[in-house]
Amino acid sequence: MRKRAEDVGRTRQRIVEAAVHLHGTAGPAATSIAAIAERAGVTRLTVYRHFPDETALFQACSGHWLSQQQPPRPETWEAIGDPVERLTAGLADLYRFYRAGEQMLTLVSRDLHAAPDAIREAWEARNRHCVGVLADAWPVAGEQHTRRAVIGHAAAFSTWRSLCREQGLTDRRAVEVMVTLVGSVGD
Amino acid sequence: MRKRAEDVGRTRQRIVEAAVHLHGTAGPAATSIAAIAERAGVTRLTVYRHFPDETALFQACSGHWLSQQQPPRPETWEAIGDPVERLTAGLADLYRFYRAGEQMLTLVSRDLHAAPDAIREAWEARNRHCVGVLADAWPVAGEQHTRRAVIGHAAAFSTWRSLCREQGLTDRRAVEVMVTLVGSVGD
DNA sequence: TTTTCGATGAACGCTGCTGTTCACTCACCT
DNA sequence: AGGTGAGTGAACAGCAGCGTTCATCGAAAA
Repeated sequence: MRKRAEDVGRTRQRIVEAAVHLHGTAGPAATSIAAIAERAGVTRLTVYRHFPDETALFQACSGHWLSQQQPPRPETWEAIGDPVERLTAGLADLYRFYRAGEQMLTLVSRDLHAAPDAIREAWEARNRHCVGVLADAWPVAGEQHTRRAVIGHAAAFSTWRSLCREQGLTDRRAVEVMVTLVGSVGD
Repeated sequence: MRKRAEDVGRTRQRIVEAAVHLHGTAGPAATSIAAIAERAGVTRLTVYRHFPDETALFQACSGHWLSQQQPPRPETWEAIGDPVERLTAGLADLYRFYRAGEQMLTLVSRDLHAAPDAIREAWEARNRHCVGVLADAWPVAGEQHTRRAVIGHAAAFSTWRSLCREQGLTDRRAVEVMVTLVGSVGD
């Protein structure tokens, strides 16, 4: 039953790809099951069979989308001891990821309030982890709280969007600016 | 025909208040005419009569809401000559406004993509004006572009939200941080 | 060859929103 | 006293989405 399973997988794949495309163009909130089915060349019923609930579909989508991105690699940053260097490398990695996935990230973050809890939590956990790695390189001194807050701000997608999309900075410049900011906290 | 007009005005007012309340709790995108009418103790038809299209209603809402807020006063900032002082005063004024109107601003900005053009443009124009006033105090030197970008970022509602809501800074601290950031640009 | 099962297509009932019509009431204004 | 018109209540037609059921097709697996 090899080919059988492959066919099933292919159908499932087409559905996921259709959903990812719509999530990245109309936004998750405006993506109906009917639209996904139509784009996948499949019946609504088939979609329901593969993904009983919205959460399952959403998870499959983010998995598939991430698999064709180059997500940020906090593990890599950890190897860097110097806090400023680590921060620079981390923000550069994050901003590169943000820019490459801008459309999807914009729409998903915009509709995040309506997304299943599991998705929202995963998003936030990922963020927290990155911030943790970037913040832990700094010596425990003085303005710890403010520094962590500013690092959290610098690492946020909304910050990249504001600086590079709305204000027109390059990723490089935005990283410099944010690193300077963090460095100037607690003086 | 005095009392007659007053009655009409009162009905209109009740509708606007209902709409404002719903916009500030469920968000504009999730606010239906039916819900507004119900909350105003009025028929859907009456709502349609007072506000033929969504834009009219939306404008009345933002007018009414703003009238019971204390909006930022860029005119006041302009009197301050020193760029750092002006920026400090301006951001403090903005962040105070953002905090007081947090709920509404959060939901409206979240749903801004689905709002009538007139609304979105008014929002952006208001923003641009504030940024202009804050940026024009600085001498025309070196990193002009970056400085303006950073000021634009500092003045954005999303920035306040990130720093003070998500990262837990006080308004005061956030202002300090952002002023420091702008000051450190172009060194 | 027969069984199995993924996928189909068509239908159903439900919810909720939109915008519009009509006849009607009742309080205010003239 | 009578006209005006804001507001009512009920109904209509339309759209879009949801989730589910059923009989059926067709091709891979046994």
